[in-house]
Order: sequence, then C-alpha cells, then structure tokens
Amino acid sequence: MGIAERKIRQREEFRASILEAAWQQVLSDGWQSLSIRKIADAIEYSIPVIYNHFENKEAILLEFTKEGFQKLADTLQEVKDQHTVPAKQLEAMAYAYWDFAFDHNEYYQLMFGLGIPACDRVKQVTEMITATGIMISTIKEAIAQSNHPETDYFLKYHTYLSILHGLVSIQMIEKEGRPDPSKKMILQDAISGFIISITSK
Amino acid sequence: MGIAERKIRQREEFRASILEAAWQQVLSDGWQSLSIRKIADAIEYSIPVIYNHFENKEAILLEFTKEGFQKLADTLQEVKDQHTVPAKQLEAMAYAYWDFAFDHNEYYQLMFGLGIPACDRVKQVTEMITATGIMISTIKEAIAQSNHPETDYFLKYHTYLSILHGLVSIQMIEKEGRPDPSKKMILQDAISGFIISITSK
DNA sequence: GAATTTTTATTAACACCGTTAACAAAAGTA
DNA sequence: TACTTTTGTTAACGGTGTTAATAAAAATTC
Repeated sequence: MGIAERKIRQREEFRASILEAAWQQVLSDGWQSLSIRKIADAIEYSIPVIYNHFENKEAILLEFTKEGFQKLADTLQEVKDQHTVPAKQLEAMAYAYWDFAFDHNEYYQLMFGLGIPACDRVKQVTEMITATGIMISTIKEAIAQSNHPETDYFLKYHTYLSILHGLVSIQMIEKEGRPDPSKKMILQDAISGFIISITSK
Repeated sequence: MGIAERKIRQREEFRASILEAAWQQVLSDGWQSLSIRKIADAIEYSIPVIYNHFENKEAILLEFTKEGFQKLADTLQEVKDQHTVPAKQLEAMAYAYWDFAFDHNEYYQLMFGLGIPACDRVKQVTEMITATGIMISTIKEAIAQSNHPETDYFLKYHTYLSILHGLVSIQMIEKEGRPDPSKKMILQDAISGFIISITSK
C-alpha cells in the first residue's frame, strides 16, 4: 500500500513548496507584501489550493514564527554548549542572539512583530529627536557628575533607551493590557543596574 | 478679508475632525482596523475628501507618530524638572517612560511599530518556550553559583531578554540592514552590567 | 447681479487583498 | 465499469488604499 504513503509525501512536498514560495516572496519584498495570491501565482496553482494546506494566511505566518524560534533555540543551545561558566554562557548567548536577529532579520521581525512601516516613518519624525534629546542631555549630565566623565554618553543613551524599550515591548508582546504593577520591579532592576554603571565603577 | 481666514480655519477644523475620527477608530479597534473608508464614514463625507487634507493613509499615521513622540517628550521633560540630581532624573524618567507606554499604548505601538498580530501569534508558539527555557536555565545556573543564590531568576530572565530585544529592535528601527559592527559595544555595555548584577553585588 | 474661475465634494472605478461557495476534473476504490 | 473521495478551478463576496472624471458649491471678477 505505497500509494497512501506517496500521497502524504506529495502533500508534504506541496506544503513545503507553498512555504518555499512564501519565503522567497518575503526575502525579496518583506512580510508586508506577502500575499496568498502571489504564493498561488508562484507555485502556478489557483488560490484555494493553499487553503487545503493552511487554514489561513495567519497559519503560514505561524509556521515561520515557529521555525524562527526553533532556529533561535538551536543557536542559543549550540553557543551555550561551547562554554561551561554560566556567566560566560550568558555573554556568548547575548552575542549569538544579536547575530541571529540580524542574520535572520526576516525571522526576527516576524517573531517579535517589528512593524516595518514604522521604521520608515520614524525617520521623518523630528519630534523623536526632542524626546531622545532630553534623555541624552540627562545622561550627559549624569556622566559629567560621575567618577568617569570620559564615558561615551551616546553609547549609554542607546543602552538606556534599549533597556526601556525592551522592557516595554516584551511586556506588551507577552500579555496585552496594563501589566501587573509588580512588573515594575523588572524595570527597577534593569535601570538601577544601568545607573550604577554610570555613577560609579 | 476675514473670509480667507475663515477658510483656513475651516480647513484646520476639518483636518482635526479627520484625526479625531481616526483616533476614535483606533481606540475602539486598534491600528490594524483603521481605514480611510471608515474615517470617511464617521465624518459623513465621501472618501476622496480625506485626500484633500492628507496625502495618503501613511500621512495620517505620521501625524499620530509625531503627536506620540511630542507627548513622550513633554512627559519626560516634566518628570525631569521635578528632580535635580541627574541619576534621580534618569530613574524617574524611566518610570515615566514605562507609564507612558502603557497609559498611551496606542501611541506607543504606533511609534515603535509593535505589530499587534504578532502578539496573538507568539502565544501559540511553544517553540518560544524552548528558546526562553535555555535562557532561564542558564540564568538559574549563574545565580546558583553567585553570592546571592536567592535572586529572583524569573526577574533576571525578563531583564536579560528585554535588554537583548530592546537593543536589537531599537537598532532595527533606527536603520535598516546590518548594524555597524561597532554597535556591538552597546550590547557589550548593557550585558556586562547585567551579568555583574547577577554574579556579584 | 451675472458670468467666470476656483475650490470642494461625489460617483465610480482600478488594482489589490483574504476568504469561500459552487462546481469540474482527476484519482483511488469497489 | 461505476462510485466515491480527493484535488483543483472559476467566480464571487466583502474588504482595502487610491485616483480620474465630474458635479456642486463658493469665491472672484466683470
């Protein structure tokens, strides 16, 4: 009864070809322009066949999201295994995380929902400079009053903003609505470490 | 010649009514479902009139992005002015930033392009747990070997992931493509501070 | 005040999108 | 060969941003 097996094999191949066509689409034009119709066009089938393999477009995106997190997990595990001291592992994993994000930025954007239109938009918004300018000047002042006035203020500004945005966006991704007030402890933890890194050494 | 003035005043009012209708739409259903047609419907005008006041939909989003950054800047400035010591200012601004993000989460999501579909998706992806599980276990190990084994590992995990994601996403928002290799210094800076906060105190 | 120009608004359409019902063709089973 | 199941197609529904052609209103000029 090899006939049934051939059928499920063909189904899997078809499914894979859909994902492959979708991925090529994403590589050349990004997630925003990925469409069921273009996928159908690429694999030279009519539109509804795609719905025989995926419930909807979201299911396709879900597939890539899974793939992305699996790849990230593999990367982290591999890097972790190259070290024995946990502190060193955390450091190496951090660099691996960074590299993963930019080596596979299509995956990363999908996994963490980085809206690409926003990127183009933000560059036109001078008001952003107003907001970041306040942060920068404050950090400059903090550095000036510290024991290490030669510290790179721009580096510290990036660190400051990144910590804040990271905390907020991870929180927003994990659960919608206002976070539990206790979650401010994470903020407290991260920001106190940052401030110590400026004020003293 | 009050007639010309009245006209520009009416134009501004009209423009404001478009933004107001858009904002109500966003408040009730989010950015995803905001559409030109619904705005036109809400203000009881035909669709193309909106294009007399905004070049396209993107221009409307740009307007709100500006508004958001201006509000954030105002908030930060106000909070900063309540303190004199820069370190205290940075701390207070961090809390203000956090509150702003969740008090005006519609603004924040637009400003930093937090794709809302991604939020719902991530919750279904068990592979995420695989990846975060590796981070959590490593942090547990690092804490166990430290001088403060009672440290909250879950708190530290959140801090770790937030720092990483914050660094990456700010980088991706600011400029597309691979970041300058020197930008890894920001990562180094932030992550070394974090590791110190675990290993010693 | 009437004629003309300019501004403003509307209808209708274009080109997309995700999704699905109705139906035809092919493939497997009896 | 006749029947059933799977697979594929066409055509449509309701939605999106955007725009050309055109009508209506308002302001300006004579």
